Amino acid sequence: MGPYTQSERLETYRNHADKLIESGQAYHCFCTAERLTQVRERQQKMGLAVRYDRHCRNLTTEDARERVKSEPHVIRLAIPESGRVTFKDIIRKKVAFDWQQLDDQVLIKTDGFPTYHLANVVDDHLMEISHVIRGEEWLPSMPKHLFLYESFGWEPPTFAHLPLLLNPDRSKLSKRQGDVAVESYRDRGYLPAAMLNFVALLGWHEQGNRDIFTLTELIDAFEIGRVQKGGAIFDATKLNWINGQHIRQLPPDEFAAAIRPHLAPEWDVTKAMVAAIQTKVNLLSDAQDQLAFFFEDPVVYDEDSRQALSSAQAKGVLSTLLAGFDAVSDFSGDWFLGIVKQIGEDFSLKGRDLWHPIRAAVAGRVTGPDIVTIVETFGLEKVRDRIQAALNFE
RNA sequence: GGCGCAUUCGUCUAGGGGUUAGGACGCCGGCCUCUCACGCCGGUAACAGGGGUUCGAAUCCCCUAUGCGCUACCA
Repeated sequence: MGPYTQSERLETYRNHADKLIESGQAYHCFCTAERLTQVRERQQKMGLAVRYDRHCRNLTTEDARERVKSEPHVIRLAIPESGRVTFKDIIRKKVAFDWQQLDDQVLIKTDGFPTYHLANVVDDHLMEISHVIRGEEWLPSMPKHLFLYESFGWEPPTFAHLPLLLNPDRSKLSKRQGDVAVESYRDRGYLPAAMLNFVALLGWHEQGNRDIFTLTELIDAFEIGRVQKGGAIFDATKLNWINGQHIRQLPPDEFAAAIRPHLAPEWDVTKAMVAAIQTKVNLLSDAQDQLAFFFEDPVVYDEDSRQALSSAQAKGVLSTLLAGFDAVSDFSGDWFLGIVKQIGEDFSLKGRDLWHPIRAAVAGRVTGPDIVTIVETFGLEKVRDRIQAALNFE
């Protein structure tokens, strides 16, 4: 059994094609490319279905055998001339085609190589493939493949034709429009498990209401028969949310390891820092921005911080806070939290009015991890110096 | 052009004759709160259109529209 390399199996395909010729289900065709083009153009002009006109189908076997020796030729499938095929597909249930619509497909090309149709059926049978799961674009080829299985006297496998993934404009998802290469998603900080979770949901859903699945849960819950028939638009908005959900479910050390490749190599990231941002990132690559301020020295004020520092009460709050440092006996995050809250009461400030200037002074950001972690990471000196510096801002 | 497949909130979907058509993302509001998030609560929004069948259709049938696929000596 496989893997199979087509070029090494030319003999096999040829033999199988010959069997079909013996039984009259295939025939040699000597038509030139020019003639084929002519036929096609004529059919097009007359508004007919474009198909091989079966010119060589009625050649006598002896005649064909003789010409094969000296003339270039292909082998074509002798499709039934009338009737209707119906077949079952796990996803689409029942599908039907008229034989009349089908072409006498080339099985073996002039160069001796098989076409996909022959190779696919022969290989799958020899490899004892039980289920063929492929894209919807193969649905129109089903009758040919079935005819092949039947002609060889083989039991066809079970088929499932999956719906296509679509661009936001409903066109078939193309590799050119936006980058859909999985590597690019990994590089942008999507977890493989989240990716799988998202893609599985594009065209499939269990009866229940779950949207977040681990790989194991997914394997357990997935039923191919429940796959959707219509194509689904690949919209990464929900992917971001799913990724965030998976990130939050990660054990702390796994999360730390996962973001490491997305951070500046020289950063010495502590457990406390990592823990402080786990609920704040939807993409692993977000961690870089979230953590950056920890490693900026001296402090770099962002736009919001500048604004917060120039507010009316900022100076008052900060100088009071600075004064508080004179009496500190036992510096800690909780001490800091306590004194700020006290100042808040004294100034009748709370929420962002109180905290934005303080965060701006300490971290250069108005948002971010909890202040306790920040303050304890920086330590008394640095925090005090930064408050001092903020007082001189402007 | 011919043939095939498809069509439920903006998006992903649940739904198999009787439902106030459910969930999720997003968006909007609120709560929580040291900021931002997370979380929680609430709101917004859909059966493509038309004919049948039926006491009763999102569900079954037909037509139309739209989208997609195939129509190679490519896969």
